[in-house]
Amino acid sequence: MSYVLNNGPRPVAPETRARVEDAIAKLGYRPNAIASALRGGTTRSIGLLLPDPRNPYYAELAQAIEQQFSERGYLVLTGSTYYSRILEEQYRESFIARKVDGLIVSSGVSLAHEQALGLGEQPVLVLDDAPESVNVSSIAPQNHDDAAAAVEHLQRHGHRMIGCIGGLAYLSTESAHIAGWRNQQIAAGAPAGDELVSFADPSEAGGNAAAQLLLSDHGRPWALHGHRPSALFVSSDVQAVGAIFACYELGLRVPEDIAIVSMGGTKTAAFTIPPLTSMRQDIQFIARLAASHLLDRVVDASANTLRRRLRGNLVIGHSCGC
Amino acid sequence: MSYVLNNGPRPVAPETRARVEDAIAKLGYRPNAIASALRGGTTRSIGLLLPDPRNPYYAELAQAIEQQFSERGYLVLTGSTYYSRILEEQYRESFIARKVDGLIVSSGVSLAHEQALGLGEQPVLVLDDAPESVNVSSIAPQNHDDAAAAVEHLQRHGHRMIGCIGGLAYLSTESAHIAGWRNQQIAAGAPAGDELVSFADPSEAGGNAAAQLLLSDHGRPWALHGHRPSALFVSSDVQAVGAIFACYELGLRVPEDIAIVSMGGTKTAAFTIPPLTSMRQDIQFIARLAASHLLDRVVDASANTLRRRLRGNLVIGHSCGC
DNA sequence: GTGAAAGCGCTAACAT
DNA sequence: ATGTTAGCGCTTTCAC
Repeated sequence: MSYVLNNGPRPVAPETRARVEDAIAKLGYRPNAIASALRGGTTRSIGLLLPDPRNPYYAELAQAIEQQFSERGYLVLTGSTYYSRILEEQYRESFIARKVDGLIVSSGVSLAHEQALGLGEQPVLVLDDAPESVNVSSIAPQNHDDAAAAVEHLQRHGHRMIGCIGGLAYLSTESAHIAGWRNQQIAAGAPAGDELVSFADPSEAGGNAAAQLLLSDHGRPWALHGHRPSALFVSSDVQAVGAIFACYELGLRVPEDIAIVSMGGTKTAAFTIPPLTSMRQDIQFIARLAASHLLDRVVDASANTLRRRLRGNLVIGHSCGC
Repeated sequence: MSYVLNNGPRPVAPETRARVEDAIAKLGYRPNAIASALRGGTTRSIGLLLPDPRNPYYAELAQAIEQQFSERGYLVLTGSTYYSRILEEQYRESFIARKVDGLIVSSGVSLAHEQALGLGEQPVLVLDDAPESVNVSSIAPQNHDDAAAAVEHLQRHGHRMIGCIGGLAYLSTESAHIAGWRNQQIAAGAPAGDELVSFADPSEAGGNAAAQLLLSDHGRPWALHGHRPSALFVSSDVQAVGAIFACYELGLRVPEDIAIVSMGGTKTAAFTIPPLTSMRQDIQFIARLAASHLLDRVVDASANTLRRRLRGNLVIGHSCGC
């Protein structure tokens, strides 16, 4: 009987309970969550859309979010979108069809264009700058200002020619990073031309390739300025790992020849050689906030959406020259 | 009507089909996968149990497996167990209750003890040494022999005193790695005592701590042998990252002062400084084999289980001295 | 080629 | 305090 398993909404005599539990054990009964979900209207699951589990930033985010929801009795279904609009929509449809109770999207590509269009009735939380729109909550880093602060730190060390390694150009996070770099450079009267910017795959290999382009004596910075940048602002920790490796291959010392600052602040950043100076997002905090807010909206569909921007925190390593 | 959406098992007149598709668009109809699963008996989902998404080895494994199943129209539900038996069992119950069509377990803790006990009717695939038992397939690295081969490579470079950094001692993979190291050392007449072994958390921090223990002049190797090991065999790439970092902190050069070889062969290993020599598992191959085999068993419940051992492939970097 | 209806395993609202 | 049953939204069998 349903009431015994769920400590049901109505009382059960201890003798009956024992009898039922007996039968459960004897028959090897397993509850069927599918049937329960169909009837009860809740799956106790939420969908999480992330670009790539191999990027340590998203790996940490996934683990933190999973932990938060798991503690609250929810299962997190994770879909990897690889920055592809098609995959993102496929997973979104799949999650909605599976009746997740809520949806969290990080670095989403398509949501910006058609928020309301195909969203289903579930509450949605975006972990980026989200377009103004009803029924979509957002928790986002202050990408522009954080990037500017990171660049400013390099400027304080005396650097003027600071190269910039970005991720995929069409992501709002990336354009905000680049804008932060550019505005901070302009504010300091330092060079901010496109020859100093290189977009690349958000991976070690991508960061490596981009750094090669910016630092080698065949690169465009050298061609236009007669020398290489003395510092790099890198849009993610993974790419920074690749950038440090590029310096190693080119025989450039970090930070003596090239200073590096990156965005992310993952655990990975603490174990590079030298340790990275990195703009840290408090992922645990984001995850806690995300879980408690989204579940509030799950429970009470009329609850207000949330719009929150979080400032990062520059963790000082040795890669900046400090 | 059901037949139009599924190109159903029975034909539909084009005129009817159009009429139905019209209604679908007009009413904003979304299929309910829950109801479909309850009726149809298949959820088109499989459960994946991994210890930790932040470990790049499991991140790569997760992405490869997800991709394989996604291509075949299956959703992968991932649960992170953090090497905890309790979490592992919770997720297993949750997956079974949700009627996954199959289950993949990597680095499982509890499965060894009670395979058949609570498994549900779904086919199970273990990505480790699995105990002999019906209805459990397994695809496993040749942990012992691969470890021995890695150690032998260090011996070929002339190293005799080779330290060993292991992961969590109670995992079968780990005991196999340690045994491989020990047997290879004994075969070469080289030291293989417990003072050269350090177990640690499978993370950068864990590898760092373990390496400090083995390499510092307060460490037990030094106390017993009067000098530090000249090389380290490390059980995972993440730990090797931490070990390299420890060398950096101790002022030891890799590979001149300390040579390092690790197990894993992840992408991470290619971007350390210097690049790691690492025993690579072909994760893409494992994922393909896992998906095709498991789905065979999903489709035909009477299909044979699979028991496969895969030999690793030593990828030469610079950390070994080559 | 199409319509109608049974039933998957639960939960909650009806009974008693 | 317990027994019984309608119905969640699909798929599939049965009847036409």
